[in-house]
Amino acid sequence: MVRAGLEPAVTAATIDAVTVFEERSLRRHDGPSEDFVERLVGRNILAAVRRGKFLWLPLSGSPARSGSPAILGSPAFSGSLEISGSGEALVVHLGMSGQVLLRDVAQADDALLRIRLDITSPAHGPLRVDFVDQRIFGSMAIDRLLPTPDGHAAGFGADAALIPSQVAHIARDPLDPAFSDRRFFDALAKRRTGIKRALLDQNLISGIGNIYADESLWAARVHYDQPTATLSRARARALLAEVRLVLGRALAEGGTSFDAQYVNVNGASGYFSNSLSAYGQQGKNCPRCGRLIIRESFMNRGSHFCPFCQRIRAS
DNA sequence: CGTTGGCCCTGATCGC
DNA sequence: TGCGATCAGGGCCAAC
Repeated sequence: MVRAGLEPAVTAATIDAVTVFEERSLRRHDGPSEDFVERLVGRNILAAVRRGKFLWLPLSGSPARSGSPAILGSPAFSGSLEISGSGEALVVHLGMSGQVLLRDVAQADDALLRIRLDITSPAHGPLRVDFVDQRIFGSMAIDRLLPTPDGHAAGFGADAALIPSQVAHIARDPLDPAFSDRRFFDALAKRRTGIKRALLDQNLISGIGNIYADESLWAARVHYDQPTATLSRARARALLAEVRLVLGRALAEGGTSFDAQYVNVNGASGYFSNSLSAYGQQGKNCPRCGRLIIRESFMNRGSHFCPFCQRIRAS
């Protein structure tokens, strides 16, 4: 999807210029926007990696700064350059309305454009990476890379077992080969909370938003507030399988190819149109049993479900 | 430490 | 036509 669409265009590309239109989109960046810009210009993008709703672009070493050539020449400094250079990434947090749009330089600006990277791609020439975000829940930041605790590649598109510090606490995506089913089930058994809250807890499992949670729960016939500890291992296994189906379908349908010159990060858009069974379907018939889907307020969000198919079970 | 509620944001939509 | 109220929700953080 987004990451896959972005990858061929940004890998090995050089960042020529950076424009910050909205300071609040740098809320998670540790420093002023000038610092953000200075540290990006001149560097190369090494890859495009995703975990859950976080996307990051590992960066080459810092560009040589004018002003201190003597220090730059010392062995100690060039050594630290290499270390710090391999240890930083541009982190993109999409929030709920964030998009990363790959654009031709001739295309008109989006009204909600927050940050722009002008890049030169070896394969495609000059391009723009536009960060568009209506509600400014998302953000960009430069962050240092840390080793992953399990030693496995950090996410989709990653060769290295390195993850930005801001993303280190985010659990693996269930489609990630290194995701441990058993650890997930064990965690569910220990929790004292409802299943939907657990599905939305990014410390436990990532990549599931409100829509995918409701769709997965509907497919597995599980009530959103079923206590996780009472969910049988078999039902938990079935639920996880549905989560993977929903996420996989969303990936397939949300995918936009690069030659469209437009990469839509909001992977749900393609998925929304025709295949929703529960989310936003309140007042409509359950596609399975025909009874009415209802909506309840939960966690400052909506929970959409079939009260007949999805009931809290004793165990 | 696990759990929970509240907050951040603004464009679109709705009712009057 | 205008305008205020309401809704949408991912992740973070304070409070219990």
